[in-house]
Amino acid sequence: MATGRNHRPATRSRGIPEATVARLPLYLRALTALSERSVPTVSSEELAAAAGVNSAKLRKDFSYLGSYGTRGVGYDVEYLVYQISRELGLTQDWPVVIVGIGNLGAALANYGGFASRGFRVAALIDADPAMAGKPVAGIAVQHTDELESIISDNGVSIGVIATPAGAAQQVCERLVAAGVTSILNFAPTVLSVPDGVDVRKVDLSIELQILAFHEQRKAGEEAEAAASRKGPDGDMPAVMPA
Amino acid sequence: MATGRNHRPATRSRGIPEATVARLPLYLRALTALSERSVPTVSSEELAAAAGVNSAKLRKDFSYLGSYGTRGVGYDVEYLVYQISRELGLTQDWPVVIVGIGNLGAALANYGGFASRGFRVAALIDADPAMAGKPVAGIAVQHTDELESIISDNGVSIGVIATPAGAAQQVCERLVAAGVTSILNFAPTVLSVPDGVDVRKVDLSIELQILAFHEQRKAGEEAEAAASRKGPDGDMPAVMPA
DNA sequence: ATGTCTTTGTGAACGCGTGCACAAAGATGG
DNA sequence: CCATCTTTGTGCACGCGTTCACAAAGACAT
Ligand SMILES: NC(=O)c1ccc[n+]([C@@H]2O[C@H](COP(=O)([O-])OP(=O)(O)OC[C@H]3O[C@@H](n4cnc5c(N)ncnc54)[C@H](O)[C@@H]3O)[C@@H](O)[C@H]2O)c1
Ligand SMILES: NC(=O)c1ccc[n+]([C@@H]2O[C@H](COP(=O)([O-])OP(=O)(O)OC[C@H]3O[C@@H](n4cnc5c(N)ncnc54)[C@H](O)[C@@H]3O)[C@@H](O)[C@H]2O)c1
Repeated sequence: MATGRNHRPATRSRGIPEATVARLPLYLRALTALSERSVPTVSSEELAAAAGVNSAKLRKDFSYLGSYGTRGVGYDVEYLVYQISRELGLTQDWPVVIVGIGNLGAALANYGGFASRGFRVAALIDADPAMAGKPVAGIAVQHTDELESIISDNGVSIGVIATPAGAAQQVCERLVAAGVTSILNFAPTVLSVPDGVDVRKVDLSIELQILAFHEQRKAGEEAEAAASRKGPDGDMPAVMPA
Repeated sequence: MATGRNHRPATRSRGIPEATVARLPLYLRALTALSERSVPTVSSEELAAAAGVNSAKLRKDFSYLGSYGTRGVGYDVEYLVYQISRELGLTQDWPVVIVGIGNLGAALANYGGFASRGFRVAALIDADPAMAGKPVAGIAVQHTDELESIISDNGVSIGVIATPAGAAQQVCERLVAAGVTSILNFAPTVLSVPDGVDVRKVDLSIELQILAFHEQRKAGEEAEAAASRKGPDGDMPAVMPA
């Protein structure tokens, strides 16, 4: 019963670093765009620019997958798309359930980016009896009672939680008990899951707070720079216990 | 015109590591919950469990803020809430604009977690003329034409982009030109921004692909373990160039 | 006042991720 | 076939983040 971990330092599969895995989707997106424009090959420099990373980092990332480039030329776009897709497990279909079809859950259900890669919305689940049967994004919402049978019937291993925070842990436990081993959590809670279950969280509020921190720092630096133009004070009294 | 960076290795303010900043909101949330239950003090061990992190890490994080604990007792909850809020810049009000009021933008506008901390939705902006004037979450949507005046009139420094990917870079540039210096991007694109502008991205598709990778790895390990029970083969042919 | 017990704050070691810089590989042209 | 030029793949060094382990600090009882 490990507490929900952010990263998995232990889980290092065949030597592909976690940081690299997190960038592969970025490369894949850039490569897909190139593929649609029928670009045959791309250099690490170009692709890195498109993905917004350092080219050395990109080459090192690809080196973990194998030697798929040609020196003096670059990488074959189509081939690389295939290799990365395979590595990420996108050559197969992943049925996904979304639990909690409110504002956010409905938006997620309507999101086209789901189906574009191998992810298929297998079911929408909500606890509200009034929602049951109502179609959202062309799929009828099902009641929470059926959660277990939906998961096992469809072989679902990835679940998305978009319920209120208070319900998230309980929903999580039901998902895991039913066989889900990967969870994407939008509720602002720390989820506790057993070993072997992966949790990733998306937390709007945290992102905003991080931005606010840097925003404040920027404003502070400006003010400090302005102040030091008259009297160089070094730094201000950092702590003033009440 | 630096390419949109994920992290800022250069931007180290008064020595608070970026990784620590990213965890402060987590601590703050746990502390707020304790505060609501009128718990006066909390030990690093308890708080760390609530936030889902290692207690040594938590203590080190707090040590960057100053020595706010009492040995043998723990941390004063209220005081710590205040200190972290202050450090994150949440003691002031941050007006935020959301651009692109579609499925996702509307869900964000309706999200209560915004106002709960110092974030206030100052305006909702959309390019669709049919949306203009329509109330979403009690706020009338305004047309993109007014973007610049809205930003400057309200002193907005944080913008949220929820437009389709194709429009994101252009919207981003308008936001930055109008004075926004922090952007939260939901569109699946790499944004290019000038130095001094922070970008954070939330990308559902990437999160799912990372989960899929680990999911596949789990399945592969199982299969491998089963296979090695009959014949120890080491590893399978990794690369097979077409 | 003194001793005991709890818990913080941090020094130090370690591992991961990043980016530089360059040798090797291969394409291309003569 | 050789020379040149481009671009990959990676050895290496460095810095950040994490974790352990423990001394010091303070509470609390006697
Ligand atoms: N809306 C956003 O933009 C946004 C952003 C970030 C995070 N979040 C978080 O996402 C979650 C959902 O947000 P929302 O705005 O969609 O809320 P919402 O209230 O609109 O929707 C919640 C839905 O979950 C359902 N539900 C409640 N308990 C359930 C249970 N036990 N099992 C199944 N379904 C259950 C409700 O019936 C409701 O339909 C919240 O935790 C919120 O904090 C939302
Ligand atoms: N819906 C989701 O769950 C989800 C999840 C992840 C990412 N995203 C991304 O978020 C973005 C929005 O998704 P959505 O489902 O809300 O799409 P949507 O089509 O429902 O909404 C997009 C809105 O943006 C507006 N818009 C278009 N161009 C604009 C411009 N130049 N300026 C201002 N507004 C403009 C449109 O009028 C529309 O209202 C997309 O990039 C999508 O890929 C959505």
